[in-house]
Amino acid sequence: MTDTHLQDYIERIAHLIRSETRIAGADFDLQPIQQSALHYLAHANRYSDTPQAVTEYFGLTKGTVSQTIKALEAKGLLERGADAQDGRKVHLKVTPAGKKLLKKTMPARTVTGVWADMDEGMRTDLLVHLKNLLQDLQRKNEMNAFGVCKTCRFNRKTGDNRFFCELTQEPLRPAETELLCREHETSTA
Amino acid sequence: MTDTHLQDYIERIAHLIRSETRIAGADFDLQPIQQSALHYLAHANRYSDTPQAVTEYFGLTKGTVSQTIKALEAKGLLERGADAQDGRKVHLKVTPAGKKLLKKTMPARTVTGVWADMDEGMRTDLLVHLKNLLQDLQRKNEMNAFGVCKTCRFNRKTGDNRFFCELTQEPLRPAETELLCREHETSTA
DNA sequence: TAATATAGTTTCGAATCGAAACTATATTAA
DNA sequence: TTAATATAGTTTCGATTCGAAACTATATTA
Repeated sequence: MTDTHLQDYIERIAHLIRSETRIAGADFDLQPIQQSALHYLAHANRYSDTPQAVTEYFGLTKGTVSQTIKALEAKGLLERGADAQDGRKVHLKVTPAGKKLLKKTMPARTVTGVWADMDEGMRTDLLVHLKNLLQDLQRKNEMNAFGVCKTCRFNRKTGDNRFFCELTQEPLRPAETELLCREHETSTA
Repeated sequence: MTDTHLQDYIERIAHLIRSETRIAGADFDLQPIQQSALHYLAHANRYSDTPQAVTEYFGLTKGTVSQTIKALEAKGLLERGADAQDGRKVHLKVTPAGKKLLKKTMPARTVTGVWADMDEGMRTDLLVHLKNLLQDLQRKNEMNAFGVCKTCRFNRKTGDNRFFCELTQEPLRPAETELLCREHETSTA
């Protein structure tokens, strides 16, 4: 057992999932990376719903991401919004049509099947391991890890169901704290 | 935690590894899938060193694989051989140049790094989980799982360091039993 | 001997992706 | 208050990936 096995397994699993995703999306003219990006954007908070964040999340280049977003927008699954403070930034909102589509395509069918067949212990173990692996790789590549407020060191609870972000110095609605943030830093508490 | 997380982690990890693999191979004009195929063929036994086997191993189509092989052959990293019994089959041998190259590119650098940072328990846990996941997906897709003789139900030990395959009815050299086989079926012993 | 199955190649077109050049807005330094 | 630099994003380009389908050739089965 060596480190090539790790790379090998990941690659083969990814190929299988990708090939399924391709089939699942074919009925809706949705490519794998388009589905993934749409899925991400449906779960990203207001600091993280930009092309730049998508770029970081998937480790792609900004040119590639720009193409993907253009395609999704043309299909009416995504809408572009301006940023009030920064004229360079673009905010991407998934349209109702986009959300409807996501329900049909994500996750891939056999992933759901395999998941359903696992017992609870196996599920959490697997996710914990994958998460650690991802974070280790991201750390080595000096990338942001992304995460939700609950586990973030910048998150402060200011009352019953009221939260405040110490980084952006803004209050957050409870629902927002469930979304992914590119500025997330694990709390060391 | 839901099944979308699983798909999500796998995809992001795969993207990172792939992007590194691309960089590692750039110096040698080797694409990610070319590296992977070459690596596989360097570890495949004589029943599994064919284009068809590569197709199954990575879950690609035969047309795609044919392209990849052509490219590797043109670069002198792979050589084509005929099958003595079946005129349709092609056997693919990695050349010394190919083996030399593999040592330099596989596995990707940060994968090696992350692996080195893990303790032994973590390593085996992670690999076991990934292997299970892969096999579950393969079972659901009615694909061959690939594996080495040691864990195969067709493998019979016929003496000191002597082995025999009950499926192909052929004796196997000890070194061969360490290679990957597309006909592998887990022994239920 | 004919029909079918399997192994592999070729051709085609769509999509992926990175690299590099480019525009526009922000931030920092002089 | 400019000028320089950094950041966000788009566009263009070309190489590669990939699947689908048509094709050739050999094996197997009827």
